[in-house]
Amino acid sequence: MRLLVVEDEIKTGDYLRQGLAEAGFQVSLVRNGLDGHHLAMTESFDLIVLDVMLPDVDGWRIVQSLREAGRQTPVLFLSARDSVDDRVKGLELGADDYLVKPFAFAELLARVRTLLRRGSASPLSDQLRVADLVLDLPGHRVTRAGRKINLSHKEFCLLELLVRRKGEVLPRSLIASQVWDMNFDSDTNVIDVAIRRLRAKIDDDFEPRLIHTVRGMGYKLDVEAEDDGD
Amino acid sequence: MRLLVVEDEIKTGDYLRQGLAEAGFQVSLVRNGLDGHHLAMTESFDLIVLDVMLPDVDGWRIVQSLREAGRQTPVLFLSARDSVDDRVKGLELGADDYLVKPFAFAELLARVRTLLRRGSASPLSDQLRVADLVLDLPGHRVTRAGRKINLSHKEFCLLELLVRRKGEVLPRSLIASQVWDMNFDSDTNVIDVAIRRLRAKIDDDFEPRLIHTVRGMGYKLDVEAEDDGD
DNA sequence: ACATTAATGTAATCTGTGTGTAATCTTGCT
DNA sequence: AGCAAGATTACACACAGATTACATTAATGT
Repeated sequence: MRLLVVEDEIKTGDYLRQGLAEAGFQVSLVRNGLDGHHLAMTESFDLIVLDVMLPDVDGWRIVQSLREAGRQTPVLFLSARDSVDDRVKGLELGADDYLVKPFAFAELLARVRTLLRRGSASPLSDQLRVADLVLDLPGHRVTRAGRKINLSHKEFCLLELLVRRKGEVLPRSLIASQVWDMNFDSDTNVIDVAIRRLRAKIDDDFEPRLIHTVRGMGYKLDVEAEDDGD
Repeated sequence: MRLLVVEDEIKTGDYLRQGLAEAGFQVSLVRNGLDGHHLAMTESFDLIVLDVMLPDVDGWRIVQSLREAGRQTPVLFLSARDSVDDRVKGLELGADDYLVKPFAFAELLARVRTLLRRGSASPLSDQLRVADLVLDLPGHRVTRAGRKINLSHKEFCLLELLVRRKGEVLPRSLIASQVWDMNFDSDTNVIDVAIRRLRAKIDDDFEPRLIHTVRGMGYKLDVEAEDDGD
């Protein structure tokens, strides 16, 4: 298991490296945000421990870049103070857990293990992610690239469905039965309109597009760009 | 997301319905095993919350029927007591999780979400491959040599047919009946044109050719070159 | 209770592409 | 050569879906 630790405080950094190494992890430690950003983007780690307060590129920025690139590497934030705002911000940008300094090493270790075990499921809040899009299920909140997006209830349901089955083409009949309560009388265009409104909120101002139309079949949500004929 | 809750205790049932509805789920609540059984078997839910102790048809029976019918709907059991036997029995019959009453609503919600997430954990289920050509059926995606190819709906159907029966020569009449809805009026060349368009996308820029013409017979898809007599 | 705003469905119009038709060119077989 | 099967290209139109505007309903505050 390869871990990346980004921490500028010498003492804390050494402490983490040693402890995690003794726990059997292979640890890469860097002392500033720039190197952290670079390593996180270029190499492949199983988990990243990230100090939010860094001299140059801060931790938030790093997660944001990662998620925008579609990388789902679990991230554990370390922060000096327990501000609710900080925590919310971290989670919206796609962090998976949050730990306030000072902390007991045992607790950090426990959380690291939890994150590694759970794959993509965040222990703090249930959320779904695709690229830099984050659905916070309990809070019915949605952000993209850290920017908050207000969705109506129907819009949220529709998006949740698309995200849960990302990569799959969902026929209108399926969408109709899941999000609406109908057997899809084809003489309505509710779904098209709903998709339009959803796109206006989550796709119009961002790259890459996430909602794709598959003519004659339905809609799907996917990170990969629908490339045109080469 | 549609949930079915089967719970005979009035208070608990109302509590669950309200809580789950507030969490954004579309909840159907029934108060006895018979109705529960009926709904579970006839309608399509994303998850079922099931009390084991029910007046008529008990929860175990319902899961059993479901699984025997080949339905994979996730089931969360609720039980009044924490007997290991009960839990084992439930899990053996095909329940996915087990919660002992009384429980914190937050915990139930967390487990419901986990189960729902697990259900859609396999977005890349069905694939067809021939040489370096890959068809991703749920995502209606096609790649050749790693390069993405956009196909129209008809083109996709045609290719799927050819791939499913690779190596076989498919007469036009067969293709017409499968991909089009017609009994092949021979005075049209739709199929030839469709084949042409498909070739332009999947064969023109690649080696080896996959779509081969068998004069007087039809078309086939095959990896091997056709020029030499076997 | 009323006013105001947001959410949702319906309908009308616009647009692009997918698809079939047909006309012409190529290839292979006798 | 000559014919037929198929390849290739060009064209036109229907229709799926996008987009916008409007009507209706639900939610919210005063």
